[in-house]
Amino acid sequence: MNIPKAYEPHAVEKKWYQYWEENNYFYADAHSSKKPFSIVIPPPNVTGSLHMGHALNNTLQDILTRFKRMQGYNTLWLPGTDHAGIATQNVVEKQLLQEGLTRQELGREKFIQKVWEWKRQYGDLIIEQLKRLGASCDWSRTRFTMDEGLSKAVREVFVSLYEQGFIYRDYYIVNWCPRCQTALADIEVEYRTINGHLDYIKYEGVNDDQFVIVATTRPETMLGDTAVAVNPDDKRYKHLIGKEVILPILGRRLKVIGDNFVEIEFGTGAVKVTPAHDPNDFEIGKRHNLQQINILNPDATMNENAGPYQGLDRYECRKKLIEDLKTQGLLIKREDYSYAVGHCYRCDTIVEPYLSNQWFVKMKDIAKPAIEAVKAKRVEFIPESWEKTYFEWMENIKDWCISRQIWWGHQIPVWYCQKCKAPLVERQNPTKCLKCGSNELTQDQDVLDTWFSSALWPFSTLGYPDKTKDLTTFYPTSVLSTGFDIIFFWVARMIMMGLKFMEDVPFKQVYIHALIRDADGQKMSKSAGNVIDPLDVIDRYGTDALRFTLAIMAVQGRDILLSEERIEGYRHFCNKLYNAARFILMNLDDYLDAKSQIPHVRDLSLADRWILTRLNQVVEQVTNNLESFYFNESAQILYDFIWHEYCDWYLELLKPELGGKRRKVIQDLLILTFELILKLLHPFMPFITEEIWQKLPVYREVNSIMIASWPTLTPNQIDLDSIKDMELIKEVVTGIRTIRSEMRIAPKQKLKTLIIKSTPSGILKENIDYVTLLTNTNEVIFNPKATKPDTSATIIVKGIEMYLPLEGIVDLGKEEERLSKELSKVEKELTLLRLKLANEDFVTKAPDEIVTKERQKLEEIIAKHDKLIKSLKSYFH
RNA sequence: GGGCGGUUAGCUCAGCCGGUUAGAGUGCUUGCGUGACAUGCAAGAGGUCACUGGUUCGAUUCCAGUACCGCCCACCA
Repeated sequence: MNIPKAYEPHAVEKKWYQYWEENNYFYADAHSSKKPFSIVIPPPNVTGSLHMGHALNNTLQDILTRFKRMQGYNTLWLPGTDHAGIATQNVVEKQLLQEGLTRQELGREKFIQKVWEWKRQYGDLIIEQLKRLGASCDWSRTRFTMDEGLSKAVREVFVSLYEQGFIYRDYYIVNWCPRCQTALADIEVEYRTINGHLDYIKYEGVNDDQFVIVATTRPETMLGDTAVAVNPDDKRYKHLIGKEVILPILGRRLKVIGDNFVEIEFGTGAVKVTPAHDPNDFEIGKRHNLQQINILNPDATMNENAGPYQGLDRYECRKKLIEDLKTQGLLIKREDYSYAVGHCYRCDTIVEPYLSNQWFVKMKDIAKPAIEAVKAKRVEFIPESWEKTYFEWMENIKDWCISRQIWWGHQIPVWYCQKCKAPLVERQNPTKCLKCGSNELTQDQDVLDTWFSSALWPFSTLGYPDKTKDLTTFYPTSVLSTGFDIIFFWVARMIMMGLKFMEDVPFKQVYIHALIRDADGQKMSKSAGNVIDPLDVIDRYGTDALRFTLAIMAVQGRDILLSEERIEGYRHFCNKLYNAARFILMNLDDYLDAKSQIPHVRDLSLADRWILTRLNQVVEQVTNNLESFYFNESAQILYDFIWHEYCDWYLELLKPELGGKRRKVIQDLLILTFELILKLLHPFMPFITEEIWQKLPVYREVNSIMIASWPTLTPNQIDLDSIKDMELIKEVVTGIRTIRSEMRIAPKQKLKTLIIKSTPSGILKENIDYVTLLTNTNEVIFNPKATKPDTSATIIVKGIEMYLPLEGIVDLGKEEERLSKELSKVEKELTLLRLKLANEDFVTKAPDEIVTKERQKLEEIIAKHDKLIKSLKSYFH
């Protein structure tokens, strides 16, 4: 057999992924009678390139999908991408800019054409990257949020929400990004603290003694002031309510009003009121019927209402204005002040509160059933603690601003009659006004928030609004896996829309995975550009190593700070597995059976019974942990078992037997056990397991491990005694090895004799060959009456005393030192145990089994202690 | 201002619905080219489980408080 010593992942990955696709193993049949298991992918942005967050989430989804598929479920993992309105428009705009063009110059229609071109060219990049990750998605069902079908779903939902009165249009103050030149929903604004100033500005009174001083972080907004507000209970200002002050620079007269919103303690206790540029002031303005003066152009330059500052950028204006106020002696004070400012989540520009016509969805009534569904556990959050976050937001939900002033997206399906101004909202594009019959209709220029279509994803992708077989088979989906950062954006909205339009929850379980952060603990985001490239990692370490690393680090409720050393470590694990396979395969050259036999119990050695028992335990643990989303646990259990039990002990123990009478039995067992291991590992490491499985001479009911059956328990193979017995063997071996190592006895040097002070029967005697094999010892003598030879080392394991005669090679000083160290450890333990058992309370109150256990422990330790003392004494005569 | 999470080996992190010899990877020390694997094998050093109290026979684990770190939400100009 000619197999390289080290595992080379890349050719293997390519080969098997192609094989899986060609054989349609990812395809889900909606007509299958098997129990369905379905997941819809959180659709990555078409602009996206696979980052670590994707890698993690999709690895976890693939683990679940492959696990369930092997368990025999009719498994659908539905993939797709999101058109990502603002993000994609930004990308294409940037590209245009390099050609010296703006989208305005190009015009709407041509620009959208450009975006589609871009999408066709680059939009599948992330899909290809997901394939490199090994994702077993049903690519025949790949969807895009602007597909014809999905657009139909969007249209249906918008129109029915409108018809039911849940959608309305309003002239309202919204978050406005001056760079993207669109409105943003509240949750699309990220607040960050910046260091700025708090400026104290004097507004002079009509009479000399009636001035007020206001404090502001955004002095330029004063140009839009239409009042000054004070708290009606504030004694300092009470007398001014109803009087007028003069707005500096512009000279506008402002009424002083009383409003409870104003905090007496903060600043000067007097607030400038700018209804057009501050959400609070907007509300105050409504209460007091104040004029709204817009001072900004959509790009945040100052408009004609800004008087002398017209045309300036908002920050130039601020600077100039402060200088002017200083000159006029109206800037009373300027202090350093840090405060939270909203930034656009797409381009990081500071947003402005801005008045404009926007479309909204009334959320309160839609949210109610969605809250109930989670309370009733029809949707289960994992970990459960995220429920609280969900409830918190849902119970305080505000109306959702769904219109965006961009071009890329689902254009709002509302037409306005140019004659009578009536709006038309129809499922089919209208051709004439229903009121006046005019055919001069213009469609609303805005498009819908990207998240509007995302909210429909679990059913729009399955064929809604048509009543498809896919929908009846796969909806509700089984699991949704995502990061907590989009619980509000996406998860909550899907639950609401699913309940409203499908009358059922969109998924039964939501697994909220950890967030992978960068070195500074900042989250990696699509726009911030601080992403680490998983493809680079795949190139260097292989997909399986990356997947296994992510799985073993996927602890519930804690963020992941990924380190490269860690990945390297798990690449070693791939290599270990690969080499175990090489070892097994090179001993199967003469193996001819088409189907390996499970050997009869009487043919099994202790090691065989032990490994079968352990394997059964591992099957149970891995299965249970995967069912409960404990990815790290199941991965860790597999790692420890395969490396430190199967390879370190089992394979080593059976080596000599491969040349003996039991060769056939051992071969059967190797195939049986190793196939089981490969199956358990397959969801985590799909490529290497397929590669090995295809080489292993197993009996194949199917042609790929990915559709082979998931292991189940074989109770008649379980022999719990074998575990205890193997423990003894391992401890004896380790004890002798420790002495060998400390005495600097070369591995090649054979030990002559081991004297064991016990009866020549029992487990140790029956399996003494294991000990001689692993410790390179020639002969063992069992003698209950043995006395310690002068030049020898002592080993005490579970009450059994052993001597290792070491004439000529022993360093007695070292042995004495070793025994003394052990003695002091034992003495410490002894003291603690005695104290514990002397405690009346412990003996009476602790459970009996614990007390018994401690008593047994004490006995053992006393025996060991005595033996150690005796042994040590032998050095002093 | 509310809410949540973290603090365990030099580093990156598991674990603990109370009783274990507190683990892994990596790094470190020592020995070893051993017929699967040097991406390895064997042995070892390294931890008052952040601090202070409480509950308990018993706390790294449960509770409270403190300190530091981080996240989310919130209209304080």
